[in-house]
Amino acid sequence: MDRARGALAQRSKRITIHEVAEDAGVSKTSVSRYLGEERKLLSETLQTRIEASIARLGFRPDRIASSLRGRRTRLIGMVVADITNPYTVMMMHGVETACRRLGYTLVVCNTDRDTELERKHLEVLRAYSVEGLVINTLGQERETLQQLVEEGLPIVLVDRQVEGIDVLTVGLDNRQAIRLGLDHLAECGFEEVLYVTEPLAGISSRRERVEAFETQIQARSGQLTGALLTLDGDHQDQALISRLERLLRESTAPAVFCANAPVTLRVCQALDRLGALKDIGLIAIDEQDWSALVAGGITTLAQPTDAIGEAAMTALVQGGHDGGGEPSHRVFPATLKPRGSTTARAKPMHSNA
Amino acid sequence: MDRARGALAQRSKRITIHEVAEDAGVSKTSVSRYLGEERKLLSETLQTRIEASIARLGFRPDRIASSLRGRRTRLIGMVVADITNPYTVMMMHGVETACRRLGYTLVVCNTDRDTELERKHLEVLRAYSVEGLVINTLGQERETLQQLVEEGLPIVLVDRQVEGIDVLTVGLDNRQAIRLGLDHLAECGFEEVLYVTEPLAGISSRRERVEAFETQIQARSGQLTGALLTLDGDHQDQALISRLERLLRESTAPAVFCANAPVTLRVCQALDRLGALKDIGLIAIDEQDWSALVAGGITTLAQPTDAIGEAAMTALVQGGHDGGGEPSHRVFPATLKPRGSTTARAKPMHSNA
DNA sequence: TTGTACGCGTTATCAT
DNA sequence: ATGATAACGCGTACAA
Repeated sequence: MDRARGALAQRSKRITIHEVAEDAGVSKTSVSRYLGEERKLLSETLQTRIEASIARLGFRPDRIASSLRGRRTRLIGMVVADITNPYTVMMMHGVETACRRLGYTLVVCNTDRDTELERKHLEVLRAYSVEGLVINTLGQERETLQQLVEEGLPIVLVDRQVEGIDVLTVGLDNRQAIRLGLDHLAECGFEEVLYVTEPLAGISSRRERVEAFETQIQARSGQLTGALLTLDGDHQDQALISRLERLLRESTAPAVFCANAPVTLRVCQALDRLGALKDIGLIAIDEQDWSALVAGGITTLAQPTDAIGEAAMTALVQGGHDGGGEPSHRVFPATLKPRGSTTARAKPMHSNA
Repeated sequence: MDRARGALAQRSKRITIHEVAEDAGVSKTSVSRYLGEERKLLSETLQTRIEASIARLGFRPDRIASSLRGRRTRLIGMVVADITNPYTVMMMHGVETACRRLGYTLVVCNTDRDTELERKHLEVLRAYSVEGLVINTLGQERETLQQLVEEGLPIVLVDRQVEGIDVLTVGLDNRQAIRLGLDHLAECGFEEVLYVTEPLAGISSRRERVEAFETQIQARSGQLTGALLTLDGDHQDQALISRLERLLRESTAPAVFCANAPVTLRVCQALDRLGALKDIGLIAIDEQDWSALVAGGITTLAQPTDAIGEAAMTALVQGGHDGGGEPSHRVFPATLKPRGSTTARAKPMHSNA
């Protein structure tokens, strides 16, 4: 009967440190000290008495009150663009692990690729006084970010940086990843590479990858030719299907280079519809559960997602002021996982020509 | 220089409602009223003056302080067993959407299938005075849960219920799902069905599915024969491989029924190693990104994950006391997505025999 | 080593 | 319709 109706219950009556103090016959201060860093300042007697009272009353400190006065919330906010992306989930996992190790609680918000939602989430996290922010941004809320930075809130950007926002960044070494991929494709004897990406839309990692692709295709002009296809927002992918069809028809040793996991899925679906999953070279950034199961095994460039997530948290806590000046941009190398989609395909085609 | 070194910064100096009140020449009370539900009690004049001051000073209310006095945190805690499970992610998505609609912020904690971690997360969420809890439990922390229930904290269990804990539950209609699956397999002409599951370990949905499978295989004894395989913790799966090999050898129309997404992945990996992905019937609970791409398309029993997530939040907010008595256990039906792994396989085998 | 007293930013209560 | 003031539960100078 004492529950609120039609809405969630208020915080119920709690045991407070005041009551513990009374029960133990000590002052609030001593109880507070027992709970915090200064426990060693207390005498044995008090410690045991307090401990007993806490247990007897079932006291649990109130983090809310604690952070109001103590100004430490022990909360870290994380904003991710797309929680259905396996990269996001695995990277979150790394952040989470580091949080646990460091005694923080992680509040995760998903923007669902909606930039307006990104702004709202950032405001809410700010309102809860998170002590730091790990952001996988959509890149459109520069002003909101800038404001947060100016307030002195520690921020780390993951996978994507934003021009003009000077904060720590952690992500993949995109040039190295593309180079590794193209080297592999060349070695396997592929000749024509179609790079498929989602719209760049101010997302730095996508842009960096495309630029690296174009630059390095240039540098291999005797060996490889390249083309670019940008998928649009609606998931019709009719353009993708036609493009792949043409590639299959016109090239003697064609390959597709997928920019990330969502692209890989769409490319595979398109190839599947063409019945051509095994008729073309395929390499993709981002390892996924099912990479080994499709198209004779998809060759991938795996990101060290756990390391990236943990590095993000570490950077956040350390503040990254290693001597001052520019904030650091930490990158991690990709690892090539060769599978059938490249290794079992090119040479026969080569001998065909 | 004013930043903390070696640790995250303290909350920086904020604009408070006190300062806004001064700036606008009104009392704190009026500002607080302006911010809350009682805005309509204020005169036009005050409203515009306060609005102006808030904008000028860039004031943002402090949710921490607000919840200390107001006893409403607007926080919902969610504890999930495995964030790498696609079911979990999609269901989270539903919870999240509902939270947004209702004005709550979601704090997600992942237990990584570690029961000790589940306990710790629950304690932390309690310490932050979340107003409600959505839990995908491992089922081992009955006492912790019971304690939370007794404190009057609203709780909803998702996918799994715990014996003796009387709280709202939302999940799949497991009997219906199994029936739908077996009907389909029978229709397609399969004769022998191997049901593969992870260890039951007190997880109600797994148990319910197995029981439904066994019961319904009984009821179809002329048509189908069944067997059960429980995967163990280590991901060696040698036993699984041998079992599948034997099934392929001995049965004329064999099929595998996968209990959930993680099982499906392991079964596919095992079949892939046997080079038999297309030589056996395959049906799985849980739709995944790649369901259509593997084994000629895996037939799935899709859960309405968004609806389940939203129902969980709705139940939480409404309190679910629809007349008193037992708390409700709401179930949602699965949807059959027939694909090649069943439709393109059985009949030819049938004619073989 | 221990206790007293005040403040964190807000909302609830009571008064006007 | 508006304001003054006391809490909320805890941390922390400062005093003892």
